[in-house]
Amino acid sequence: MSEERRLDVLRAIVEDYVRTREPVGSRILTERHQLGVSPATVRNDMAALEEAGLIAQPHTSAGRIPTDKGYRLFVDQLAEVRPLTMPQKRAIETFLSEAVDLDDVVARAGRLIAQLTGQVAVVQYPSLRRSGLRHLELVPTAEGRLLVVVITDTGRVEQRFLDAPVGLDDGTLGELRARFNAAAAGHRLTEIGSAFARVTEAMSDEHRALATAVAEVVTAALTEESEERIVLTGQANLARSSMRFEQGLRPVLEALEEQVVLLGLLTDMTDDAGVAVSIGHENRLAGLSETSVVTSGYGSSDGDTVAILSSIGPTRMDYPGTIAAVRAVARYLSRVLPS
Amino acid sequence: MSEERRLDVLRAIVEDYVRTREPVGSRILTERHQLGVSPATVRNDMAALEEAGLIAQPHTSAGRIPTDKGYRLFVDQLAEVRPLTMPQKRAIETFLSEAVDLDDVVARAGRLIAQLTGQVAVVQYPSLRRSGLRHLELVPTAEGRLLVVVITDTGRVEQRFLDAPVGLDDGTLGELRARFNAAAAGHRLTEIGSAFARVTEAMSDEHRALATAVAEVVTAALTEESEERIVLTGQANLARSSMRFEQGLRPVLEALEEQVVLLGLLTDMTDDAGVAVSIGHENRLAGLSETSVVTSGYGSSDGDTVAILSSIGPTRMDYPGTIAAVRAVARYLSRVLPS
DNA sequence: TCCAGCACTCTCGCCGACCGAGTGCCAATC
DNA sequence: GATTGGCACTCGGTCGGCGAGAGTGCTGGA
Repeated sequence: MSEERRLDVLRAIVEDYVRTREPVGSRILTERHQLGVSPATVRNDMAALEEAGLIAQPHTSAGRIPTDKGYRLFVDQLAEVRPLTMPQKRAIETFLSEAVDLDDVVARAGRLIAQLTGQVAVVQYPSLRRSGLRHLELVPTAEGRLLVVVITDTGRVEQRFLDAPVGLDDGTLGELRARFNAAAAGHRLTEIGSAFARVTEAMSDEHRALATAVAEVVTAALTEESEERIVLTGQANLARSSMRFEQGLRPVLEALEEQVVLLGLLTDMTDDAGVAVSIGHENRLAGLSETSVVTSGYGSSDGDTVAILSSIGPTRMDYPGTIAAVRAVARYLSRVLPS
Repeated sequence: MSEERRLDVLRAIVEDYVRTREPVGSRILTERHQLGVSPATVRNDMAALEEAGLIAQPHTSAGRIPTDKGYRLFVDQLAEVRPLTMPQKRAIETFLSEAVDLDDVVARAGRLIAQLTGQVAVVQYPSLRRSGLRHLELVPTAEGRLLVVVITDTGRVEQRFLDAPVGLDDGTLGELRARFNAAAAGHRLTEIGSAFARVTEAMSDEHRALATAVAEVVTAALTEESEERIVLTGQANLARSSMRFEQGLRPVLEALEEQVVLLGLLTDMTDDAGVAVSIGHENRLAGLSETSVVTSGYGSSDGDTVAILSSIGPTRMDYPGTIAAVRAVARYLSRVLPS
């Protein structure tokens, strides 16, 4: 009983089940794949695979379907990478490069993933905490308040209002702006706290209060967890016939709606190394126990990860195709990003 | 056969069907409502209502359910307004006032509607075309390009890049910024085109090209239809048991995903007068033929509509409750908006 | 104008039978 | 020792028939 053929059988089961989404039996398997053995032999292999917890049968007289563990082995060892076709690559590139601003880039990336994989796409906006500061602007408003605008090098723009002290002249404002911008140059947003502190200290007593207030507002705005944003695309794909879940759509939709928790899951599973896959019950979220999540970080061209994008579908998904799509979009996104 | 009692019967049918979502028969009707007549009489009324196209029966031996036309009559003439409770109102007010910026306001409004109505909420970002300009900022970037940032009085921030001509000094930039801001003060974004034209003409030959470029980028960015944005909340509510659609979720999810078309529908049905309701097949979108849409404009406190928010659910929805919720949130939103 | 009674229709749920797919095991074979 | 053909067995899905229940329309009388 060769170990190698057993894995061939597992691969065949996964591929057939993904395609037909029906439990696959020993006869069908020998008919559709060149295994070179009879159904009876395949049955023996299947018994061993089931013993190992890699496949299971829904009920006694049905064929086998892969378990989460079976998919895991398939993804880790059996799946062959299937790169996208050239036309596909070109389509991604041009579609992304036509974006006019960050909102547009994120929206287009989501649509690409959703369309390429036929599943739900999740795209995170570049995290403020991992971005750099491009420019800080201070604008006095008519109502006597101060508008603080932060522009990151990843293209995000955040704004906050501040109650400005009376007697604020343009000169002071200009100086403040210049100093803060100079101090922040080249730093991550998370590090500007200390840089700003030095600026504040150096200010004259008269303006220190204002400077402190500005520094506080900026750091507060940029470290708030609530400022992490994600966009979902392709939820309509959930209703397609290929997406029947045992428990129905409800737990899945609910899990997707909990954006904070969802983002936490994605963040935890993403490493810097490339595409990560989390299968079925491996997902911490109960609502996603019938789904698999394929994730990759993306970032500026120098390789830093500033955000995450992923595709979510049933555990019975086309892993090679999904992985290829996520990887490709993440790569082009990184190239386009610092628009 | 009194016309009045017939309408009472219709109202009773709508209310019962909305609550139980089961076809309602003549006996149940007399038991649950004080109609003061026997089932047989009710049956006669029902026959008349069916003749008039206001109710229908799914099959011969089943009770009656309202038709779209029946709901329409109910909404227009029979429904009693049911204002929110004080605690609800207070909850809306405080929840909205805790928002830190526009993204947050829109997200919170969506969550409120979704939660109050138990349906899907659609909230449009304040339309750029209907907003005013608060501030225009010009920032030279390290790569020799010019970053144009537009901040509206409704809190939206848009940014675009521009290839800047060489030899651009801070003085020129400052002058340009000051002139544009002065010219735009108090105008709708749609009107600033002509105001900007005057600025451009007044510039020296040397800088006119730059000024024109800036003016063009700004007006282009603000009139693009693609810049209209909407946010969906509560899609998980679609999976609740109360939301069974004949055709399944698919057409609904697909319709919601077509954001441009959806926004067009909402825009068309919204008038300035308050809450508008579109029922079943009245909706242009085929995918929404089993749903009703309840919409209201919202805007700054002076009453101008700058955007739309709405709640979408099955035609069998709690119309009075949904209308009350949409109206209340729109009202408070208008108050909070110019943060 | 209302109402009680009645015959009629149609859906739904239940039951039993049948069919086919797939399995596990065993003895024979390579 | 691995492989294979044969065979008995299990079990879910489908189909037809049947009875119960709900609701209707109609008719004739108050």
